[in-house]
Amino acid sequence: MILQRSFYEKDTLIVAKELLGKLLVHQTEVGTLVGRIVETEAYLGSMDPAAHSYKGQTQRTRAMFGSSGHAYIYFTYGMYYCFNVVAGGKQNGEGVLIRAIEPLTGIEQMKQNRKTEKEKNLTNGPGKLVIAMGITKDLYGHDLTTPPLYLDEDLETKKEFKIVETTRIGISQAKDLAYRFYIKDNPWISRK
DNA sequence: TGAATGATCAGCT
DNA sequence: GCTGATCATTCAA
Repeated sequence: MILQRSFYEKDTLIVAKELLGKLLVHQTEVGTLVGRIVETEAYLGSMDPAAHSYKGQTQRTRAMFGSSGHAYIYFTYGMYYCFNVVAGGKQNGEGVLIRAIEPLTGIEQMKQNRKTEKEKNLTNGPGKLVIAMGITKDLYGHDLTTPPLYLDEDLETKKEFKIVETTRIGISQAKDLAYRFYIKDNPWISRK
């Protein structure tokens, strides 16, 4: 069951929490890669000084101002891409950064993409999971309700888990806002 | 036209 | 814990 548009059109903070435990699926030429989302951060557009979209729409952030359920992918620190899901349903620049996933399918391919053998190190950070999943800037603005890249319900491992709410990582503005969410005691998160 | 600034990571110490 | 790598984007002039 691919997550539909309505899933993303709820309040962005709700979407950020509900994305935990969902599956990120990328169908590539070399096989299907799947990871379970274990860590997210919300960015609330004009409400949020730490958001790229805080000062209004620019060429770089235009996807964040499109309809919910699309991909906002950005290049940062001269080396890395990060992957976000547009959310909120208000088309005002809100989105959720996917910070860490748990590798489920295509782990060998992920190891090749990341050039490492250590599974714990494959996807425990926003820049890392983009490389492991084979996500590129070609998917900028992609509709995440359609293949080859989409989010899915996790039917098999419908476990109970507790959500930890805390402050975001790597920002200098609005450091005090608890807009970061992760699955308690999950070994695949980027940091405590 | 140019300078500052990152929603990061790996490798050291 | 600290630092260097490395460059697109943004904003000021």
